[in-house]
Amino acid sequence: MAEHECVQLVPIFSELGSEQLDTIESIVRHHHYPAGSTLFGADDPLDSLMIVANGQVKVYQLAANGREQLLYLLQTGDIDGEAALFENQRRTSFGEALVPTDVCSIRRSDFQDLMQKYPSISINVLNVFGKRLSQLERQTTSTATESVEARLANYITETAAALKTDTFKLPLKKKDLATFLGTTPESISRKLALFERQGLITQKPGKVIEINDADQLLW
Amino acid sequence: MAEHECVQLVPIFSELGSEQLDTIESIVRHHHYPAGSTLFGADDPLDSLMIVANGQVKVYQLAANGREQLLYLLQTGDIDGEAALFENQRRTSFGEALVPTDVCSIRRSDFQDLMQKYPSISINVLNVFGKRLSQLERQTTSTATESVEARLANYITETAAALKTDTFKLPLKKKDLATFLGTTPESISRKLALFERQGLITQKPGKVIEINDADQLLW
DNA sequence: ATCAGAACTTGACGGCCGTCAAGAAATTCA
DNA sequence: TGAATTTCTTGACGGCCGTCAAGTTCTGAT
Repeated sequence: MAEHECVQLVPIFSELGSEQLDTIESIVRHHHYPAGSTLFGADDPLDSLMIVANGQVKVYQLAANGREQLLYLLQTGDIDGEAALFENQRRTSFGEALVPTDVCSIRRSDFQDLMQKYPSISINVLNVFGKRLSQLERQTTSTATESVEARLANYITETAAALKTDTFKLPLKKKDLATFLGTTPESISRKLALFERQGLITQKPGKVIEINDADQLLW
Repeated sequence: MAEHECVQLVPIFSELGSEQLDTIESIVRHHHYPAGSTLFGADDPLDSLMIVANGQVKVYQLAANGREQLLYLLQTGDIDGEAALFENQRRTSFGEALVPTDVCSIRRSDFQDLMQKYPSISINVLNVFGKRLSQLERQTTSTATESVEARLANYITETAAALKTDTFKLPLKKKDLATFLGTTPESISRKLALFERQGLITQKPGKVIEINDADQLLW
């Protein structure tokens, strides 16, 4: 594997120099998870910060009625576990690798030491928090107040905008996308078919979607 | 007004000594907002951290269709929700005083200096945002996967548990509670009436609710 | 205390969307 | 590559709950 592997990937360490990254790399643990395997579950002790070195991880919760809610889709370079870095808490969500995934982890006490030594890290962590909070705030507002149609249209245009392309492949199975948007796979199928009938999008094999009229899609 | 007024109230400064609190107090600005007035709006520049010294503030977003989503209810001692304090960003939500409210604010640059000087502050801020994040995760899961009935029942039992009492007054108008739970005032009225018919709660004048059977309320 | 306005309750109605089911398409693995 | 399994699509149906409306209760200001 490469030199600073995961440590280099992560924005929270971006202000650090090469030797400092070496130091961090030396205290990092490496893990590999096959597709479909579980990284962590609710009630697990939350004792380390995880860095996705390569792959894709879905983070979800289970409601009391057993239904699943996808909260985050972690990509290469994303971190997780920052929510309780200084408190003894347990996890509240599940983590599952969607593809073969490499993960680096730093134990909580080690990370605390790092933050003492390099204050820029704490500020970066706070910013990661901020992004996650505002993403989640928007998600909450969206699922609570908008129709499935509007939420799906939003998701499509935002995903396309993030990739800077009009034609892209959905990064999730419809089942997972459904739990992310707070709906069902059937409803997604129907709404996509509707968008296609309206000429707003074109669906191609392999979960590929082409946007024909982004403005109209958002009303 | 008292000595350390708001600064003393806030958990994020709890590790600091009296003279340090004095220093902070000296850079704090005080504001008063009458009930119903706006503290901040979406797109306002995010240039200071706000501390609720006394009163109650609702923080909400507006969806594209104009509907309101209540995200947080800030009480005395709470700080406002924007975690993006270290990036040049704008606010994403609205803040409105529900009762006459005193607020102290610290300018962003001053707060950044404080965090450099007293690392305990950053750690406390991380913990506050961590709690807020997991609260919001649960809220998202709840509104996306559970029925109005289940969400309301949950809200009632949790509020009662937090107050350690079976009889309590709803801290919000039904209209605001509705936007918090992702429903409508009418539905809340109906479900409360249903719970009362089932003997699970008793409603009394003045938004007071008495829980008769907490277990049954959650199934 | 009185009154105007806001908040709440209750009923009727309808539409969105979740559920169940069955067949089609796509993906995986030997 | 081919078969087995998973995922997806489409239809029919029904219930939850949002909307509209009208009446009632509550609240707060004069």
